[in-house]
Amino acid sequence: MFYLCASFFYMDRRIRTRFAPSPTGPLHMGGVRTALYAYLFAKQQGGDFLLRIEDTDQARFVPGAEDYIIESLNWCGIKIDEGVSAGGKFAPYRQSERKEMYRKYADQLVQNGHAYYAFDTSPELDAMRKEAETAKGAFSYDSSSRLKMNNSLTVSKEETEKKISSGDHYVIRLKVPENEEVKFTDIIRGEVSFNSNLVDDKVLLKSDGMPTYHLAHIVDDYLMEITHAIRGEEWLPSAPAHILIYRFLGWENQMPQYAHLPLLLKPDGNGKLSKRDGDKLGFPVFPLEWKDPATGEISSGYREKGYYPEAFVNMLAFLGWNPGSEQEVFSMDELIQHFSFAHVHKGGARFDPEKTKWFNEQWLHRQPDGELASRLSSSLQTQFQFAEGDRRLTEPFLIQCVQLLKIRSQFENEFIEKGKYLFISPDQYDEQAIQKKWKPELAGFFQQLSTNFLNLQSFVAIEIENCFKATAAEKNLKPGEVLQLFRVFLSGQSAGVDLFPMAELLGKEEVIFRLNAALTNIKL
RNA sequence: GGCCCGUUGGUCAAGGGGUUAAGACGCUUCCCUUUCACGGAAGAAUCAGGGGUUCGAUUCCCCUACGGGCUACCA
Repeated sequence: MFYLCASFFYMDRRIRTRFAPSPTGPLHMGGVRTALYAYLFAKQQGGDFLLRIEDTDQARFVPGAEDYIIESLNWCGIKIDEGVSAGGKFAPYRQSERKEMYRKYADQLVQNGHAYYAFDTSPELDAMRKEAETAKGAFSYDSSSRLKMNNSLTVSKEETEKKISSGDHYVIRLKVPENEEVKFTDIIRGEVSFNSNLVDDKVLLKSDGMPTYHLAHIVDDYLMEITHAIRGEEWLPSAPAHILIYRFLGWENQMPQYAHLPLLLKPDGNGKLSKRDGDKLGFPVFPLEWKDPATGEISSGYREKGYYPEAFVNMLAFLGWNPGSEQEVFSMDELIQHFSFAHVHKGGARFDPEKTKWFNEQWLHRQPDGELASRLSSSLQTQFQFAEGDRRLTEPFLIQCVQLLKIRSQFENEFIEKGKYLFISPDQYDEQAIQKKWKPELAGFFQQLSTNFLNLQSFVAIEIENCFKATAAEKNLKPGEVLQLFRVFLSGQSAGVDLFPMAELLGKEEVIFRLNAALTNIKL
């Protein structure tokens, strides 16, 4: 990818990327990935990552969405150098607060003949679209139709001025040249070319005085000195219009390089990953839980489901990118070091919830035992009312629990449920396992085992195991005949953590207690 | 419908003229093991189809199919 390298050299500008979401709801994981790639690239290049809020559509504004976006990025460990919530020398970073700046550039385009005023009303346009539809075609406001419309190209200058000064609603539209090849180089796709006849005269300034995305993002990217515009593939068809706007504004030399990222697709069926898939298929599509302020509907989030942000970010990075090596577990710092657009796949990536769990498991295994233990301690305290100084809340005890439990879990929040018997005596026993193995004459063995345990000097795993085997031999039993029962008596379950370390962890007193309790409680 | 972008196992994907076509998730089997896991070993499974170009195409070109996106005074 020579053009890529070359461009880095001729551009002596500081690398600046931005993430520019609309606050129209919770941030979708596809959006997080876009932000992530922009962040990784900026950091790798020693540049800046900015957050700009594109709130030019007042009708779709959702309260709380902006905070949600910021909190999500924060949770993921994507640090905002500049922008909403961080400030910076190009403030404000919220487009609604920059409203007045855009008009100037729209006017400039009109003055230079690259844009014009259009007075067509929405109902009129809708009618034309409907009409075209029934005539099996499609209406497009472009070089082929603009001269039949109600705009400053078809109305006299005086009339135009009169309409404007008398307060008629109008928009400013881009005047796309006829039959021209518009080419540009996308970082991911290489050279892309469009014929301008297929590009419509996009609205640049809406009748409420707000700019559309097309004008606003260009003005802001230019003023904020953005060098790389990284966005989803859904923008590819309007990219030629954006190239044209840069050209007409005389900014072509400062135009950022565009990178159009492949989309995230549904795990099953067709289409791009959407809000609805998540709860239908049982996985979150949002980083954090979101409660819709209008309907009260709750959408689940990765954070609340117990995913580590590291795992979420790791998984997201690999949806469309790969390091070219066999390493799969990457920290944010490693991602920053290894990320490259050259390794971004062009095709859309189907999202796989199973693999996401696997990433979490990997990150769980990497958590320091001490931290896991201290978090386990707090959840234990809220769930059970252990007294102050209870042995089960001490660090050595908890660290051993964590070591036994982490290798058989994918989520930290499974610990208590999976290892409940480590903390409290079983109140019921796996009946099937007992029925399979129990014989009345085994009662003697377990009584003897209790006695032998009682006399054991050092109650550690290896000694417990030896003692267990010796007792079995004493009673002419194979260990296999009684091991499973031993486990069930201690834990109530027929499967669980390593048995002898578990006995050590419980301690002599507790083991003997549970053994006796089992012998009296179980209806054998 | 039109335009644009894609297409390597079920999924994520490496590889960009000559390869036994990596690796991971998931699945199956075996080993370890009292169990469930972890770990280890093995296995099934892929170049969408058709034409070219070439001594030779998964790789380059064209067509078709399929998938996706866009086609708003939404982003």
